Amino acid sequence: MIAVLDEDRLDQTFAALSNSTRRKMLQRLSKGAATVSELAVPFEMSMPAISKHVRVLEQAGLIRQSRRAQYRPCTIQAAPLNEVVEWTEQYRHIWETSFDRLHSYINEIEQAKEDK
Amino acid sequence: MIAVLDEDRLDQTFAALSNSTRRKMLQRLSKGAATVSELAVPFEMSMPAISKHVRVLEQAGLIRQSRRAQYRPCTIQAAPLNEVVEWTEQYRHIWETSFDRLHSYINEIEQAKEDK
DNA sequence: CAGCTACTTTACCTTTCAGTTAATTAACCG
DNA sequence: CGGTTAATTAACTGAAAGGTAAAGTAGCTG
Repeated sequence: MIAVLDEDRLDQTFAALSNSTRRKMLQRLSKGAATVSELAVPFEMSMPAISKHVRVLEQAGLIRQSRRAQYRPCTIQAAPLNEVVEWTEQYRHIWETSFDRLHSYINEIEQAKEDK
Repeated sequence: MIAVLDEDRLDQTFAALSNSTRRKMLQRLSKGAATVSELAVPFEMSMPAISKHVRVLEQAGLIRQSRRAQYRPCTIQAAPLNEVVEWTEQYRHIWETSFDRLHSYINEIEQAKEDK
Protein backbone atom coordinates (compact mmCIF):
# COMPACT_ATOMS: atom_id res chain seq x y z
CA MET A 1 0.00 0.00 0.00
CA ILE A 2 2.56 2.50 1.15
CA ALA A 3 4.83 1.09 -1.53
CA VAL A 4 2.21 1.89 -4.18
CA LEU A 5 1.84 5.44 -2.92
CA ASP A 6 5.59 5.87 -2.92
CA GLU A 7 5.69 4.61 -6.48
CA ASP A 8 3.01 7.10 -7.48
CA ARG A 9 4.93 9.88 -5.80
CA LEU A 10 8.09 8.96 -7.70
CA ASP A 11 6.06 8.77 -10.93
CA GLN A 12 4.83 12.31 -10.27
CA THR A 13 8.21 13.65 -9.28
CA PHE A 14 10.05 12.23 -12.27
CA ALA A 15 7.25 13.32 -14.61
CA ALA A 16 7.40 16.86 -13.22
CA LEU A 17 11.18 16.89 -13.72
CA SER A 18 10.93 15.58 -17.29
CA ASN A 19 10.17 19.04 -18.67
CA SER A 20 12.94 21.59 -19.07
CA THR A 21 10.65 24.57 -18.47
CA ARG A 22 9.79 23.12 -15.08
CA ARG A 23 13.41 22.28 -14.30
CA LYS A 24 14.36 25.87 -15.13
CA MET A 25 11.63 27.11 -12.81
CA LEU A 26 13.07 24.99 -10.01
CA GLN A 27 16.52 26.33 -10.77
CA ARG A 28 15.13 29.84 -10.41
CA LEU A 29 13.41 28.94 -7.16
CA SER A 30 16.57 27.40 -5.76
CA LYS A 31 17.83 31.01 -5.60
CA GLY A 32 14.81 32.14 -3.60
CA ALA A 33 11.03 32.54 -3.69
CA ALA A 34 9.36 33.99 -6.78
CA THR A 35 5.85 34.86 -7.92
CA VAL A 36 4.28 33.12 -10.91
CA SER A 37 4.88 36.19 -13.11
CA GLU A 38 8.50 36.29 -12.07
CA LEU A 39 8.84 32.62 -12.95
CA ALA A 40 7.26 33.37 -16.32
CA VAL A 41 9.80 36.02 -17.40
CA PRO A 42 12.34 33.76 -19.16
CA PHE A 43 9.71 31.93 -21.19
CA GLU A 44 7.85 32.85 -24.35
CA MET A 45 4.68 31.20 -23.24
CA SER A 46 1.19 32.30 -22.26
CA MET A 47 0.38 32.78 -18.57
CA PRO A 48 -2.04 29.85 -18.45
CA ALA A 49 0.74 27.59 -19.72
CA ILE A 50 3.06 28.90 -17.00
CA SER A 51 0.31 28.47 -14.44
CA LYS A 52 -0.09 24.83 -15.46
CA HIS A 53 3.64 24.13 -15.12
CA VAL A 54 3.58 25.68 -11.66
CA ARG A 55 0.62 23.50 -10.79
CA VAL A 56 2.45 20.34 -11.91
CA LEU A 57 5.41 21.26 -9.71
CA GLU A 58 3.09 21.93 -6.81
CA GLN A 59 1.19 18.66 -7.24
CA ALA A 60 4.50 16.82 -7.25
CA GLY A 61 5.37 18.56 -3.99
CA LEU A 62 8.43 20.18 -5.54
CA ILE A 63 7.20 23.67 -4.69
CA ARG A 64 4.72 25.30 -2.36
CA GLN A 65 2.53 28.23 -3.25
CA SER A 66 1.37 30.77 -0.69
CA ARG A 67 -0.73 33.91 -1.12
CA ARG A 68 0.19 37.53 -0.62
CA ALA A 69 -2.36 39.97 -2.09
CA GLN A 70 -2.71 39.11 -5.80
CA TYR A 71 0.61 37.33 -5.76
CA ARG A 72 1.32 33.64 -5.29
CA PRO A 73 4.92 33.42 -4.17
CA CYS A 74 6.41 29.97 -4.75
CA THR A 75 9.13 28.26 -2.74
CA ILE A 76 11.08 25.16 -3.62
CA GLN A 77 10.47 22.09 -1.50
CA ALA A 78 13.25 19.63 -0.71
CA ALA A 79 11.56 16.34 0.10
CA PRO A 80 10.83 14.99 -3.40
CA LEU A 81 14.31 15.87 -4.61
CA ASN A 82 15.67 13.96 -1.68
CA GLU A 83 13.56 10.97 -2.70
CA VAL A 84 14.99 11.14 -6.22
CA VAL A 85 18.49 11.07 -4.79
CA GLU A 86 17.63 8.15 -2.54
CA TRP A 87 16.18 6.27 -5.48
CA THR A 88 19.21 6.84 -7.69
CA GLU A 89 21.63 6.07 -4.85
CA GLN A 90 20.62 2.42 -5.11
CA TYR A 91 22.33 2.38 -8.51
CA ARG A 92 25.48 4.08 -7.37
CA HIS A 93 27.45 0.81 -7.44
CA ILE A 94 26.56 0.45 -11.12
CA TRP A 95 28.09 3.64 -12.36
CA GLU A 96 30.97 3.27 -9.99
CA THR A 97 31.83 -0.17 -11.36
CA SER A 98 31.26 1.00 -14.92
CA PHE A 99 33.65 3.87 -14.30
CA ASP A 100 36.05 1.32 -12.84
CA ARG A 101 35.76 -0.67 -16.06
CA LEU A 102 36.34 2.49 -18.05
CA HIS A 103 39.42 3.22 -16.00
CA SER A 104 40.73 -0.34 -16.46
CA TYR A 105 40.19 0.05 -20.17
CA ILE A 106 42.08 3.35 -20.23
CA ASN A 107 44.85 1.78 -18.19
CA GLU A 108 45.07 -1.10 -20.65
CA ILE A 109 45.47 1.33 -23.50
CA GLU A 110 48.07 3.33 -21.63
CA GLN A 111 49.88 0.09 -20.78
CA ALA A 112 49.77 -1.01 -24.42
CA LYS A 113 51.31 2.29 -25.49
CA GLU A 114 54.10 1.99 -22.97
CA ASP A 115 54.79 -1.58 -24.05
CA LYS A 116 55.30 -0.56 -27.68
CA MET B 1 23.60 23.92 -28.62
CA ILE B 2 25.17 21.32 -26.39
CA ALA B 3 23.08 22.73 -23.54
CA VAL B 4 19.91 22.09 -25.53
CA LEU B 5 20.95 18.52 -26.24
CA ASP B 6 21.75 17.99 -22.57
CA GLU B 7 18.33 19.36 -21.69
CA ASP B 8 16.72 16.95 -24.15
CA ARG B 9 18.70 14.08 -22.67
CA LEU B 10 17.51 14.96 -19.16
CA ASP B 11 13.94 15.27 -20.49
CA GLN B 12 14.23 11.76 -21.89
CA THR B 13 15.87 10.31 -18.81
CA PHE B 14 13.36 11.76 -16.35
CA ALA B 15 10.47 10.78 -18.63
CA ALA B 16 11.78 7.21 -18.85
CA LEU B 17 12.06 7.09 -15.05
CA SER B 18 8.56 8.49 -14.52
CA ASN B 19 6.96 5.07 -15.05
CA SER B 20 7.08 2.45 -12.31
CA THR B 21 7.12 -0.48 -14.75
CA ARG B 22 10.29 0.91 -16.25
CA ARG B 23 11.82 1.64 -12.85
CA LYS B 24 11.12 -1.95 -11.83
CA MET B 25 12.79 -3.16 -15.01
CA LEU B 26 15.87 -1.13 -14.15
CA GLN B 27 15.82 -2.55 -10.64
CA ARG B 28 15.79 -6.04 -12.14
CA LEU B 29 18.63 -5.15 -14.50
CA SER B 30 20.69 -3.73 -11.67
CA LYS B 31 21.02 -7.38 -10.55
CA GLY B 32 22.33 -8.46 -13.96
CA ALA B 33 21.42 -8.79 -17.63
CA ALA B 34 18.00 -10.11 -18.63
CA THR B 35 16.13 -10.85 -21.84
CA VAL B 36 12.93 -9.01 -22.73
CA SER B 37 10.81 -12.04 -21.74
CA GLU B 38 12.60 -12.26 -18.42
CA LEU B 39 11.90 -8.58 -17.82
CA ALA B 40 8.25 -9.22 -18.70
CA VAL B 41 7.66 -11.90 -16.06
CA PRO B 42 6.52 -9.67 -13.14
CA PHE B 43 4.04 -7.72 -15.24
CA GLU B 44 0.54 -8.51 -16.42
CA MET B 45 0.97 -6.79 -19.70
CA SER B 46 1.15 -7.79 -23.36
CA MET B 47 4.56 -8.33 -24.95
CA PRO B 48 4.25 -5.32 -27.25
CA ALA B 49 3.71 -3.13 -24.20
CA ILE B 50 6.80 -4.61 -22.56
CA SER B 51 8.72 -4.15 -25.78
CA LYS B 52 7.77 -0.48 -25.86
CA HIS B 53 8.92 0.10 -22.30
CA VAL B 54 12.24 -1.55 -23.11
CA ARG B 55 12.54 0.70 -26.13
CA VAL B 56 11.91 3.83 -24.04
CA LEU B 57 14.65 2.78 -21.62
CA GLU B 58 16.99 2.10 -24.51
CA GLN B 59 16.25 5.44 -26.22
CA ALA B 60 16.98 7.18 -22.94
CA GLY B 61 20.32 5.36 -22.82
CA LEU B 62 19.38 3.69 -19.53
CA ILE B 63 19.87 0.22 -20.98
CA ARG B 64 21.59 -1.40 -23.93
CA GLN B 65 20.16 -4.25 -25.95
CA SER B 66 22.35 -6.81 -27.70
CA ARG B 67 21.38 -9.86 -29.73
CA ARG B 68 22.01 -13.53 -29.02
CA ALA B 69 19.95 -15.86 -31.24
CA GLN B 70 16.27 -14.91 -30.77
CA TYR B 71 17.07 -13.24 -27.47
CA ARG B 72 17.76 -9.57 -26.81
CA PRO B 73 19.66 -9.46 -23.54
CA CYS B 74 19.47 -6.05 -21.87
CA THR B 75 22.05 -4.45 -19.61
CA ILE B 76 21.69 -1.38 -17.44
CA GLN B 77 23.72 1.67 -18.42
CA ALA B 78 25.15 4.04 -15.83
CA ALA B 79 25.67 7.36 -17.60
CA PRO B 80 22.13 8.80 -17.54
CA LEU B 81 21.65 7.85 -13.88
CA ASN B 82 24.85 9.67 -13.14
CA GLU B 83 23.49 12.73 -14.93
CA VAL B 84 20.36 12.61 -12.80
CA VAL B 85 22.48 12.57 -9.66
CA GLU B 86 24.58 15.45 -10.93
CA TRP B 87 21.45 17.42 -11.69
CA THR B 88 19.92 16.82 -8.27
CA GLU B 89 23.21 17.51 -6.50
CA GLN B 90 22.82 21.19 -7.35
CA TYR B 91 19.85 21.22 -4.97
CA ARG B 92 21.61 19.42 -2.14
CA HIS B 93 22.01 22.62 -0.14
CA ILE B 94 18.24 23.08 -0.23
CA TRP B 95 17.28 19.88 1.48
CA GLU B 96 20.23 20.13 3.79
CA THR B 97 19.14 23.55 4.99
CA SER B 98 15.51 22.44 5.18
CA PHE B 99 16.59 19.49 7.31
CA ASP B 100 18.58 21.94 9.39
CA ARG B 101 15.41 23.95 9.87
CA LEU B 102 13.54 20.79 10.80
CA HIS B 103 16.25 19.93 13.32
CA SER B 104 16.13 23.42 14.81
CA TYR B 105 12.39 23.07 15.13
CA ILE B 106 12.73 19.70 16.85
CA ASN B 107 15.35 21.13 19.15
CA GLU B 108 13.06 24.01 20.05
CA ILE B 109 10.35 21.55 20.99
CA GLU B 110 12.73 19.43 23.03
CA GLN B 111 14.02 22.58 24.72
CA ALA B 112 10.48 23.70 25.49
CA LYS B 113 9.74 20.31 27.08
CA GLU B 114 12.86 20.49 29.25
CA ASP B 115 12.00 24.01 30.30
CA LYS B 116 8.61 22.97 31.64
C1' DC C 1 11.34 -27.78 -44.21
C1' DA C 2 7.78 -27.12 -40.62
C1' DG C 3 6.91 -25.30 -36.60
C1' DC C 4 8.06 -23.22 -32.21
C1' DT C 5 10.15 -19.33 -29.55
C1' DA C 6 11.34 -14.56 -28.83
C1' DC C 7 10.54 -10.40 -30.08
C1' DT C 8 9.05 -6.36 -32.97
C1' DT C 9 5.97 -3.87 -36.07
C1' DT C 10 1.58 -2.19 -37.43
C1' DA C 11 -2.69 -0.30 -36.70
C1' DC C 12 -5.71 1.19 -33.65
C1' DC C 13 -7.84 3.22 -29.24
C1' DT C 14 -8.05 6.09 -25.09
C1' DT C 15 -5.97 9.17 -21.91
C1' DT C 16 -2.76 12.63 -20.71
C1' DC C 17 0.24 16.55 -21.84
C1' DA C 18 1.56 21.03 -23.50
C1' DG C 19 0.02 24.66 -25.51
C1' DT C 20 -3.55 28.26 -27.12
C1' DT C 21 -7.37 32.14 -26.52
C1' DA C 22 -11.05 34.00 -23.96
C1' DA C 23 -13.37 34.54 -19.75
C1' DT C 24 -13.21 34.80 -14.58
C1' DT C 25 -11.66 35.67 -9.95
C1' DA C 26 -9.41 38.34 -6.57
C1' DA C 27 -6.99 42.05 -4.58
C1' DC C 28 -5.03 46.40 -4.86
C1' DC C 29 -5.07 51.57 -6.09
C1' DG C 30 -6.62 56.26 -7.40
C1' DC D 1 -16.61 52.57 -7.59
C1' DG D 2 -13.82 51.64 -11.77
C1' DG D 3 -9.71 50.19 -13.58
C1' DT D 4 -5.46 47.63 -13.43
C1' DT D 5 -2.60 43.73 -12.12
C1' DA D 6 -1.88 38.79 -10.92
C1' DA D 7 -3.22 34.59 -11.58
C1' DT D 8 -6.55 30.80 -12.52
C1' DT D 9 -10.36 28.40 -14.97
C1' DA D 10 -12.70 26.88 -19.08
C1' DA D 11 -12.82 25.14 -23.51
C1' DC D 12 -10.40 23.62 -27.18
C1' DT D 13 -6.46 21.48 -30.17
C1' DG D 14 -2.66 18.55 -31.63
C1' DA D 15 0.74 15.41 -30.26
C1' DA D 16 2.57 11.86 -27.28
C1' DA D 17 2.03 8.06 -23.95
C1' DG D 18 0.45 3.64 -22.71
C1' DG D 19 -2.12 0.03 -23.76
C1' DT D 20 -4.33 -3.68 -26.97
C1' DA D 21 -4.72 -7.57 -30.80
C1' DA D 22 -3.00 -9.31 -34.88
C1' DA D 23 0.56 -9.86 -38.16
C1' DG D 24 5.49 -10.16 -39.29
C1' DT D 25 10.50 -11.32 -38.65
C1' DA D 26 14.32 -14.01 -37.28
C1' DG D 27 16.61 -17.78 -35.40
C1' DC D 28 16.54 -22.21 -33.32
C1' DT D 29 15.04 -27.31 -33.38
C1' DG D 30 13.07 -31.82 -34.47
